[in-house]
Amino acid sequence: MELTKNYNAKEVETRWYQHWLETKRFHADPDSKRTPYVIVIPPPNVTGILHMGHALNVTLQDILIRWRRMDGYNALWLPGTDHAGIATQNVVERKLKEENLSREDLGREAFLQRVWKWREEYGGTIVGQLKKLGCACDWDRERFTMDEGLSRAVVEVFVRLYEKRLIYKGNYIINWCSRCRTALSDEESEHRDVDGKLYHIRYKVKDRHKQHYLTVATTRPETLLGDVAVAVHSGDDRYRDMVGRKLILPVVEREIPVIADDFVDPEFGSGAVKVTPAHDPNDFAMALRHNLVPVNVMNENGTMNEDAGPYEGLDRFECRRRILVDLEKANLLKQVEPHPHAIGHCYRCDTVVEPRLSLQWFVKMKPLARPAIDAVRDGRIRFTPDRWTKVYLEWMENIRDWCISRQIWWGHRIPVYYCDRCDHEWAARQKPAECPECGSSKLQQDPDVLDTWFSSWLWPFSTQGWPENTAELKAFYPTNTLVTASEIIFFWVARMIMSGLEFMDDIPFQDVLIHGTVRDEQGRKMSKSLGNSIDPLTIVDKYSADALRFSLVMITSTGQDVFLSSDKFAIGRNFATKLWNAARYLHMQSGDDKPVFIGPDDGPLDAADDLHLLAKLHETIQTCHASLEKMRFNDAAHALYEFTWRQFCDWYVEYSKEPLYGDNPARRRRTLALMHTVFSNTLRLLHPFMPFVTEELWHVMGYARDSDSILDAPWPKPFEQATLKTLGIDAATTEYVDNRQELIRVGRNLRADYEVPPSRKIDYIIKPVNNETAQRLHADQASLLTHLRASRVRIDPEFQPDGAIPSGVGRLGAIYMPVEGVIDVAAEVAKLNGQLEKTEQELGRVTKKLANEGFICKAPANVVEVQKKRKTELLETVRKLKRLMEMLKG
RNA sequence: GGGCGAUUAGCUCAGUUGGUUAGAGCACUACCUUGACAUGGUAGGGGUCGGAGGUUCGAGUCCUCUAUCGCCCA
Repeated sequence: MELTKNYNAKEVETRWYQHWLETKRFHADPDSKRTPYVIVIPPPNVTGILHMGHALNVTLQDILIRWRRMDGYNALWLPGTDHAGIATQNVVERKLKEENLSREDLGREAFLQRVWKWREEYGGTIVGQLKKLGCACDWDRERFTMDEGLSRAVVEVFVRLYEKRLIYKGNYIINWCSRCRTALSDEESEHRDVDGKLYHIRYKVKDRHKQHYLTVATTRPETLLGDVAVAVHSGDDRYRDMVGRKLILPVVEREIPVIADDFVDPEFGSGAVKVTPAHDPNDFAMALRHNLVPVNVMNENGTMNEDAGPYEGLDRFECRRRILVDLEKANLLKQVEPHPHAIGHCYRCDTVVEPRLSLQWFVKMKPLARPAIDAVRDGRIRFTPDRWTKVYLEWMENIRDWCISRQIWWGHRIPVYYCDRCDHEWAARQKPAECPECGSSKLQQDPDVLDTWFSSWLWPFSTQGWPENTAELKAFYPTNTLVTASEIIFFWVARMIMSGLEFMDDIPFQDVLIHGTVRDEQGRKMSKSLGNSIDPLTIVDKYSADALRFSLVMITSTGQDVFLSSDKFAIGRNFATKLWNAARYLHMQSGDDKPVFIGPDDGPLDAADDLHLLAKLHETIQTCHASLEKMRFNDAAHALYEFTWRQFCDWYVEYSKEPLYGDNPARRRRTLALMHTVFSNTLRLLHPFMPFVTEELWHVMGYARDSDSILDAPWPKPFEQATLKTLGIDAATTEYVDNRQELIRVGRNLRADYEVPPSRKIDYIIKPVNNETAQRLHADQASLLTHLRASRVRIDPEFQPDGAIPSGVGRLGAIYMPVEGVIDVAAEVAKLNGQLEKTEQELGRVTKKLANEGFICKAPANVVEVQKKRKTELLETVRKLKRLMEMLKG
């Protein structure tokens, strides 16, 4: 078998994912003896389609899962979707509208059937898209928040909290979306700055003979129709004599009192504020303090109601325009000034949220928050990056009650029942047949449904069969890591911690990884309305899923937002190509022979390049593992990229051409074994990042012995100290090869300077710094020949040029390139002089440092040692450069 | 108003507890189709780390102030 010239990602990715599914590769057995490692997916919205945020989110989770699985854990990644009450209902209602139908036309039951049908048809979209990215989810355990099991958990939780009196019903100001016609929680109202205006309106003072007015400032003039008072600060001298007087409300001419309340900020506007308790939370609180009766002037759909008098029936914004005209006519509009301020928008439909007095269900959060605060404070739960801890604690310590009722139909219906006969109200796990108080069978269930997050907050255990005490819960709860974006810390993460502690009596997860938001090149959030999103599937199509994943990880540092443009994906694609071609080369060399590997028994190895490569592999394994432990994915990816491309391909593959094309069978065998050893390790390390190409190559290269997946291959471990010793890997050899690479660069540089084409083989002469180096270089002649593309490399400690020869200096010595023809002595001298200047500058710095007593005394010994060594090297380099220049000048 | 983050090469970003000559990718320049790879190779140019002050033997890294941009909360 031969590797195709081009890697066919599409075919490979489809084939392998299919195979993984068929062989149930991602399934986790609760009875396994291995240590569990569990992640629950942040359930994507069932109406959603995959965007780059998801792609980043699931890539990180997949890396963790595949890594842990290879490292011997019983890894479970539990997938699923949420029912997205408002969003899904919106989608289905929009469809109905095309048929000129409303949900009311259909009725509750029929409407819900339509939603379920829609879900069957389109709800799997995002799941299919996750599969395209290669997600190693345990699909047998896929859950949906409206599943029977999860619904039972929701009802159970509601009833428990209701019975503990942690759920209550009350009239409060909530966020109302007049388009979705439902209440929203505080978190679902997104504050955004708008260019609003501050309107200064005159309210006439009653019982004054002269025209006398009190001016109030407001951003929402239409709400004055619902004013029940005007408030001033009790210490405000300007208004002291006004308190207790009556004002005439403009336009509707209703009488309202002036009250004193220290909530009022005398500095803001005129210092007098209108009090509209049915339409503002602060005003509502004030009304409670002063026993004022709220007046609600709006309908559910955002139009004005009968209490709005002449404005009844108008949309709220139209009403605002009309009332401003009328105020102007009556000369009551004193001033209008620009006033940028933040106002709430519905997170599902972006409609301006209206604060509205309404009867809703709430969860009392303070008692639930306390243990959840402790769990983070005492480190049982850790946030990465750590700074989110503070954000979390801040929010939790000032937590407000959670409005959980929604006036929609799609969702978990509130399990509260009312008796028509005796008005008894109770919560029940099963739909009751009769009233427990009076026995009547005339019962009504509360019409509202629960906030979708009221099911999501149970996700880590409801997905595993809770409230039953299942084997899964025993094995897989608490979970290990939660990977999510900062946007839903309040929505979801905090609430899961609270519910876990309340209902499972244990934290839901140990680590919370908060990754950045994916933005466009200008730093804007990607959104459909801006049209700036990059569709991950388009990228998969064009660059491959592996490329998408690897590129995302390469450019995303822990917790930082990532600015994305589609050309970035070339990083991953090019890297995958490089890997493929390295494999092609290796495969071309060893054919279909069973690959042979290097073991400790093969040591000590004598080729410096072999030892060097193994040392670099050893380092890379260490870095990769440590970085993943710290969830620094980009560090791991960078280390692997650097190792694969620079160390393996650029240096070792080039080096290997001599032994592999040469005629020493023993050397050839050993070189192949070394390459297979390194390459098979590399594929394993890369697998969590690029699952498809690594799986394919694992098989093509013949590394898959008694398993059908690289996932069964053990995660590479750094070499033991003893192994390093047996193989002969030591720091001196590694440093020597690093320095030899430097010398080779100097030599190649000479070639470039004199425009000697790469195809032309030439001679070099190296004058090593000492005997030991001379011996090493002698032993490495072959390597030098290959890398320098030279016909001959003379190692001569005594070399004295008898004329001007292009030359350069490295740590190992001087290198000369004798070429026929005239050399440009002046240019040569200038070049060496440049290097000399730089070296002397550096030498000056080092010398100064070493002359500094403070440095010698206070800096750690090893740091001083490094500087001393450096000084010796620099002195040597300066000496050599000077000699070369003297010789050139003759 | 409070909090957080960012500011490093033309662009996008790394730089973990302060310690060699501040790195990468892209872009750029020159040369090269050589028996893995032009989605490539070799060599090269380019930054003193937003600004000011301070701590320290030593600061991109710590502290203070400040500017600009972004996010979250009120």
